[in-house]
Amino acid sequence: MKISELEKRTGINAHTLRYYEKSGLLKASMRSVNNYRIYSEDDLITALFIKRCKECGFSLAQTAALLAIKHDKSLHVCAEAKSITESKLQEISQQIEQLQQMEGTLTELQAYCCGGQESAEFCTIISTLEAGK
Amino acid sequence: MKISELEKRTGINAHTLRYYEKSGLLKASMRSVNNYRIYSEDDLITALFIKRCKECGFSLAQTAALLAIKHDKSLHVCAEAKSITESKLQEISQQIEQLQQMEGTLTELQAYCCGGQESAEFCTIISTLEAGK
DNA sequence: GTTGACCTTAGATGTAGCTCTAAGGTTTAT
DNA sequence: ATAAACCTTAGAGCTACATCTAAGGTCAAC
Ligand SMILES: [Zn+2]
Ligand SMILES: [Zn+2]
Ligand SMILES: [Zn+2]
Ligand SMILES: [Zn+2]
Repeated sequence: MKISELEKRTGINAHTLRYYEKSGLLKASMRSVNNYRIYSEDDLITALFIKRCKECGFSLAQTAALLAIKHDKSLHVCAEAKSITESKLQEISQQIEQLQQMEGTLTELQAYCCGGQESAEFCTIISTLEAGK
Repeated sequence: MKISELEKRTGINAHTLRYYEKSGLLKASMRSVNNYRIYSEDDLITALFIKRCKECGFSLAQTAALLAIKHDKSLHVCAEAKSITESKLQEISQQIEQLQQMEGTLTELQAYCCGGQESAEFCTIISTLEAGK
């Protein structure tokens, strides 16, 4: 299939697919006589693999590492795959923690603000940001 | 105080302080005869306000809006401040939700992976990413 | 009187992951 | 035959927020 069909079947933008090729993630397995990229069914599977990696939050570098394992499973061990997912999990839980902290601060910040049309002179949002803690 | 002292007292990099000035967030209230930036105590308060906004996750544009309210409270109303915090809160809870989804997927992904030195041929992490759902 | 710490500016660079443009060649349908 | 829809490349642009560089001016201490 040509690039636009792969785009349709994966939902990945053709520009992005070319970018993935340049990044070493997904190379079309053939070229037509006109130099068009021709993707195989295996390429489609790889593209979907990449998409799922993205949905899990993996960076392109991590995705590349996972792809390398996928492409040559016998040369790799479980520990490699698990260390990638574990570091990602750790990163994610850190981010969640940070966001929850922000959420708490913000909720507190606006808890006593009326949110109405009255002057902001006594707005707790502003005064709390001013005062700090 | 000069820029390096403000840097010390706020923990905000001097480059960043200049950047904030260029972005319209924080202008030194004076210049010395040598054209050095001279910051007042009020400027210090503003810098700390900016820092707290950053800790809450506000973008520079949102921070600028909050600063405008702070600087002229009587011209603004609570509704303005609250709409900023509310949109930020919504954004944050969306991000948290997304991250928790990833966290769940990743946890499931690696639940059955031994993580050991055996071949990745039957690694559930890789096979789950391949299979999708 | 020179070394080193400080200050200025404009503008370049970095991050990550795309997204788009320009300029041109090819294919398909009417 | 010609228009629309596809394809190619190299490289620019985008976001958000800094961070750094180059080239130069100023200041205080020993
Ligand atoms: Zn109010
Ligand atoms: Zn209020
Ligand atoms: Zn295993
Ligand atoms: Zn495994």
